[in-house]
Amino acid sequence: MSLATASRALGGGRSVAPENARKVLEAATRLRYTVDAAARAMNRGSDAIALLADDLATPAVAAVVAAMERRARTVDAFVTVSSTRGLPELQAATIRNLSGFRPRALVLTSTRISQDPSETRVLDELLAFERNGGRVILYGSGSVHLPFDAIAVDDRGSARLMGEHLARTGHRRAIILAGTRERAYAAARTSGYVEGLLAAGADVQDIRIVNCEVSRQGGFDATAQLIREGLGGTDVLVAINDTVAIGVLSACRAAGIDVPGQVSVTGFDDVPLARDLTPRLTTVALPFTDIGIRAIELAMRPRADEPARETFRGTLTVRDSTSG
Amino acid sequence: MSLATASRALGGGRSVAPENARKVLEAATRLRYTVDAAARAMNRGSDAIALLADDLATPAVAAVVAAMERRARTVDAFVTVSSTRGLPELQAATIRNLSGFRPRALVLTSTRISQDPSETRVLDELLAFERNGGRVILYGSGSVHLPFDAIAVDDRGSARLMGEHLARTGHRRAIILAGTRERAYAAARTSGYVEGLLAAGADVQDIRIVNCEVSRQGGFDATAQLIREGLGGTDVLVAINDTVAIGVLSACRAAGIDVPGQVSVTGFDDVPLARDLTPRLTTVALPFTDIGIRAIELAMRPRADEPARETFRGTLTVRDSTSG
DNA sequence: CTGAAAGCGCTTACAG
DNA sequence: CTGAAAGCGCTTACAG
Repeated sequence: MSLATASRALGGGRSVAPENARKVLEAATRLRYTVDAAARAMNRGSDAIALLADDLATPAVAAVVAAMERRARTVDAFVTVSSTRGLPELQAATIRNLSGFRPRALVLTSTRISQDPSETRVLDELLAFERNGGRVILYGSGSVHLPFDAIAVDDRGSARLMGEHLARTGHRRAIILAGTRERAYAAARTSGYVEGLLAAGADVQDIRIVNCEVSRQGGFDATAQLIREGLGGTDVLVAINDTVAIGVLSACRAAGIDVPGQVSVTGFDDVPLARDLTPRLTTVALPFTDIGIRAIELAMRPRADEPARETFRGTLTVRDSTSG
Repeated sequence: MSLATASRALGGGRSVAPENARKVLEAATRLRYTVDAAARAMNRGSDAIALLADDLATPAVAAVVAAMERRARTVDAFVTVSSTRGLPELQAATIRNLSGFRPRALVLTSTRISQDPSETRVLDELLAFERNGGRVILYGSGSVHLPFDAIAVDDRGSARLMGEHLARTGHRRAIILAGTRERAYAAARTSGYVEGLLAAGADVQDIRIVNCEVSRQGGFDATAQLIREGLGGTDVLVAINDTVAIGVLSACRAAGIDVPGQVSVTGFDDVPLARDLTPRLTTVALPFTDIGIRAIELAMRPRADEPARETFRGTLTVRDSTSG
């Protein structure tokens, strides 16, 4: 038996006589032999799937990564993660570094990929990677106009669900803690909230939108300020995501305002912490597990003519932070 | 000029005529050429430094990773992260996968590496990796008996600082939410708390140790239970880490117990969230940034005869969750 | 289904 | 300091 057959038995989907295949595999495990990843990568690419994220520390990213890892093991791949702080230069450099290892796919999740001239390098690297046979999957809003497979969340439609629910349960006067305009998802969620509220009978004049930093502190500060000004007859504080909602909750608590007795509070994402809060947070649950699984599936599938476009919608998750 | 000189100019620290070197570099940037990582890895190893962690989502790991990444860019290396859920089998498989890419170093952070027979495979893989020229750095307690560079935290000494401070500020009756015994760091911190408390005048009979799951929920449940039983004259609830402390705080809040008016609460780690809590959490700050930087430095340094042993101590950080 | 051979893109003794 | 050459450990047309 030759080196070639052994190689085929171990790696290729090529046909090998069953008996030979068995022998090879048996010998391999006996000798604790594993194919050298670098050498293999040089010829046919590696089994790695690399995820680039702005920040690894966010609960949403963590959830997606966990799902990806579980799924990857199932298909003989493994995932590796890098963080790029959302800086285009760092993203481009990282893509290039990683490309050298010929991962099967690169999955990017960032709010920053765009056709903005300063980010043209990121695009170039991605395109080059794909030209060399790699797959690229984008996750997140704002990526749909790019020529890559994309997984998106229907932020607007999902937020609408929350808006409708709130209006239907008697919440009329709403203040939306809307984050910052630069984040595409923030704008989409805000629109969705408003649409839903209006669709279920709220009056546009009773809806107020206030920007804030997208962080616990941002939610806290904005809410503290609102409380100082007087909440008036506000029925609900609608946060752009759970992290902001956590800040909102703290600010209410600090000011002695009962939630949901005096005012309701809602989030978006359904991070693990959401159900541990007091009161447990009413929110829109995003299917992070499904998203992670889907990312791996797209990564394993050969490139199609048309890029895939998948959209996930969140589900309304009513808990204790809202009245009605 | 030959291929060899070009290779040397680009990669090796080998001597190349300055003029030739300049030409090569110039041409490389003009052509946007980068050395193929897989091919280079085959010969001399790659510039990757791989971190394996039980869980990427914990604030402590996130802080260390961020510091590692920043530092790595400074020395022409880059960091890649994998999570292994603390499962020895997954750890071993991941080490093997990653080894194939010949990273410069593997840094492991886990509470689970031990000489426990079931984890012998992990050890074998690590040893094999090192034999092939890679560096391995262990971060976390319980790794000091292994033949690798190790970065440890002086959990006991750091916790002692907190114990002393508490006793000195009049806290006599303490309940320690001690996590679970299996985690080495938990036992060490508990001992440190007790030592410090005693050293500064507390009475051993006034100290109570209760185990709990190491999570927000664990802290919450244990505290809720304690409150049900009656806190009596308890002066302080000493949590094994910030995450547990967050649960303690919620439970107090839910029960209408004022912190620090009726009882003080402390944590350990100083995760970013700690200073955002209400009240801001008194805790022991661990130098995650220094730890991350050190990990990279050890990774870049050639293997020495004796493994390096570095220990970091936390610093007492008094905020608003303690009286006195 | 299988072997001999070429080649993947680099690096590094070796001899100069 | 530099070139020619061998080699890193695999994979894959190609011919059978």
